[in-house]
Amino acid sequence: MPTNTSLENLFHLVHALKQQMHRHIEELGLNITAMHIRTISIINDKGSCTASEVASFLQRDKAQITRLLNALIKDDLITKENNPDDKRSQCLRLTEKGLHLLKQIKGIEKTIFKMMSNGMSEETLEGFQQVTKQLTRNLTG
Amino acid sequence: MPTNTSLENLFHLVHALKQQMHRHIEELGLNITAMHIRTISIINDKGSCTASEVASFLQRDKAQITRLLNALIKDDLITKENNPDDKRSQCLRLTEKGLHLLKQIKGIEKTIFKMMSNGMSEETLEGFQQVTKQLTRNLTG
DNA sequence: GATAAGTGATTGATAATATCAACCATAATA
DNA sequence: TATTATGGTTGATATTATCAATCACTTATC
Repeated sequence: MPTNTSLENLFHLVHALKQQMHRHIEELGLNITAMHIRTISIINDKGSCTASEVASFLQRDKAQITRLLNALIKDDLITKENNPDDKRSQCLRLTEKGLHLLKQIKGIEKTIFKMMSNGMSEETLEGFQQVTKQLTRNLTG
Repeated sequence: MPTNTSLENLFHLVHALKQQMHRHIEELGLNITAMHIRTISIINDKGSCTASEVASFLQRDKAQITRLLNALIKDDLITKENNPDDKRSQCLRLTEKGLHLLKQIKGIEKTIFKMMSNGMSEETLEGFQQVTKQLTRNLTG
């Protein structure tokens, strides 16, 4: 039964991952979506960045990013400050509320990662990450 | 810069994969979406199956599957025949047109897989598949 | 310094993906 | 037979995603 192609397996994994994320987010009563979470994480990791940097990292259309950011601003999770280097863009930064939410998210991610990698060795997991990155590089060259 | 979490890496890979699929589908002028393709593949692989089997395999809401199947029927890619075992459900099968489309899809998947796995050994790829499956099992167990 | 081309961001329109709740028909069971 | 469960459909709605047009500003070129 050749439905087990390499691509199907990956799609299944990511789908299961998203469902888990969704469940945990709901359980914590966090009124937020997956893309919002990724956006908040990126802004935090980069310390401060612009909308186009987020778009470039996520490889998404800038229109989508604009809307994503607007929702986060409306929820008081991030702020937009003037970018001294370029009057067209603004620097994004997490608010206190955003930082607090991020902490909860990190907890969820840790839980899911533990569940997902149960019984697997460090080497196996690290190897998996490296292959994942290489596959992505090959596709995006 | 810890944006390279395990989850982010996976999301990136699948996103890149979907973009490649989309590009190839457009280039061939196939007027079809990613979920339609997966649905057609499943029906073909199972030989014949019902809507709820598709829903179960894809882990999707049955409402989504109904609409997916309706689109495929409208495009004359699959047919619905009476299920002798259960009057509530119907057996799905690919039409000639569906089989022809599937061949084109298989070609695209092969191309993408080649590109993605360029320079990687059989063992590495097989190991990756196994880990992917195990991670999924751990999440859905 | 003026002009042209490029980049950052926003808005409108729209498609694809996804779920929930209500519902009908049929099946399984108690 | 009455109840419960399952297969499937429909309506409503949210999320994710892209394209095209546009405005503001920046950079490059003349």
